[in-house]
Amino acid sequence: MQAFGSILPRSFYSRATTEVARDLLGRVVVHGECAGRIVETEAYLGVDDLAAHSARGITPRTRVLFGPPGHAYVYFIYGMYECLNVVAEPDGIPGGVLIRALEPLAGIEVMRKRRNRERVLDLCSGPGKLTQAMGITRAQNGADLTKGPLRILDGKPAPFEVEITPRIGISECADWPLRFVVAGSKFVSGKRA
DNA sequence: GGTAGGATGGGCT
DNA sequence: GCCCATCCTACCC
Repeated sequence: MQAFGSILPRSFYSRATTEVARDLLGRVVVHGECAGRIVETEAYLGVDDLAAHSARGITPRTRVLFGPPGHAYVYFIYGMYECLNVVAEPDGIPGGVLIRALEPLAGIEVMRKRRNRERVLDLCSGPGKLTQAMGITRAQNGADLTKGPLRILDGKPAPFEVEITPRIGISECADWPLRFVVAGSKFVSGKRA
């Protein structure tokens, strides 16, 4: 994992959510022996963004989004899947970045077993898929991403173009340009072929 | 190649 | 009670 650089410091996350979402592209998520490079993110903004879980204020579930940056917010959706988010903004201000897709880099055999899928393109190409492949569950909700088995590394990304689009699968604020994609990546969500 | 619809359970109104 | 920041299978070109 050393090839992917050092752990991102808390100051990285203590910025505007859109900046963090854009800057997380190319970084490397590590959990145990598995690692993947982030190729797709979405920003969910504090209180005015009605698509964000934080829009209706602090509840037992959304508490983490209002806490210190650089922690994981993992929630359960559609009765079957978990989604991994990264808490942004300074402590006390809500903001989250949904990790939507990874390019698998390490632990690929483990990912195949967890996913029961062979093709590398089918392992982490969606928010529910990547948590399953990486072994991330609600047990990691609130985990500190600057230490511990679940962490995010600098990733030393080569230069790349960023594509910005509206977010996927929401109805409120559906036209806000808050989805960030590594242009041309084969590993983004929604690919079939 | 393509898409329609079912599975499934926690959180909030 | 109803809504979800989804994924997979079956089935149809």
